[in-house]
Amino acid sequence: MTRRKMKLTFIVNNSSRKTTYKKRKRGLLKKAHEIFTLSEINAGAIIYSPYDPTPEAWPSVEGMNQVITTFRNLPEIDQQNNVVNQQEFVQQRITKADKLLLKKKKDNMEVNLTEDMYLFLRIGQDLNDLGYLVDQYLNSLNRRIQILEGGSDVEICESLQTGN
Amino acid sequence: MTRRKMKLTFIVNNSSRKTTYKKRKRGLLKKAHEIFTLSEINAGAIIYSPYDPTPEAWPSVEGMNQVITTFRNLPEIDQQNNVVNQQEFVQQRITKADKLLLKKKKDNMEVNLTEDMYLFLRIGQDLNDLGYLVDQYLNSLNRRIQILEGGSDVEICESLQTGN
DNA sequence: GTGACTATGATTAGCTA
DNA sequence: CTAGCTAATCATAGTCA
Repeated sequence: MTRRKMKLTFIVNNSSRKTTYKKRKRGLLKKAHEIFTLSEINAGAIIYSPYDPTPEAWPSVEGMNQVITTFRNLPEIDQQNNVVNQQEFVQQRITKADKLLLKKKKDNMEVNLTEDMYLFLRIGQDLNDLGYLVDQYLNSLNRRIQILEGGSDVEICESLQTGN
Repeated sequence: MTRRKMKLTFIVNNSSRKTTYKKRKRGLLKKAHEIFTLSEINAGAIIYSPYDPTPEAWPSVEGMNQVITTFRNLPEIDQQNNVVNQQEFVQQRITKADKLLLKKKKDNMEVNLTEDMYLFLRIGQDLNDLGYLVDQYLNSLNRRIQILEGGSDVEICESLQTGN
């Protein structure tokens, strides 16, 4: 004690490393919460550690639900252009998977929702990014199926349930 | 000064809010770097702020490439079970989109790579999550196309390029 | 706007129970 | 392991240049 001033290198001692990690994680998440409160940025953090069985994430469920709600309300703002239709498609697909997921792993809900958050954040932030291209790919698949079988796109959404 | 002890609420004043945000963001990223150095956790953070033209992210490109490399080497570790085949499929798909993306937006590479990082982290960490279900959905679409047209799955990957 | 300064509050390493 | 404690270091709000 009293002589702290530790060097900033990997802590070899296992128990020390875990203790330090847990203390500092607390501080880090607190800082993250503060900066979020003070300036209303849109942010997310996730920590995979060997000490926690589930990934630690910030923000927790409340902030995340806000992001999800915002995303889900997007299509209602502007129903006209193609970009919004893309969003609707993605939303529909994710909502579907989300329901199955929650049904499957009730005991691990917070983690899954947090992981979903990144998907929502990413899609909502910039439709010109990788996610957009993937969605275009999905749409191209859908179009091909529609052409091949001459059916409606309602069928496509249902295929998730029979997907495995 | 000297009487700090500010309240933890949204800072109304625009310039103050921006200054505080920038200062605290520095501190936050420093803390994140420290905890990462001390305990070698697997972590990522991303901040969307109205002040920065591009999202601020940690870790930066180096740490992220490490994660991506790790993920891309996964299929070589175990080629046998179905889970790995899922990974290969996802990897193939993402690599494809990634190339198109980098070709399209060279000036914004760091942001895109960071966004990709979360996708890799998420998929690599837990195949039983939402991403896995989405991939099953994709596979089900692929199977349907294969059944409908009796073709190979090579064609499917190419459809990304004609998707728009 | 940015950078430096500094008094003060906040964080935390090492310890104890 | 978990929860306090405290001394020491660190982060930063307000300020000035």
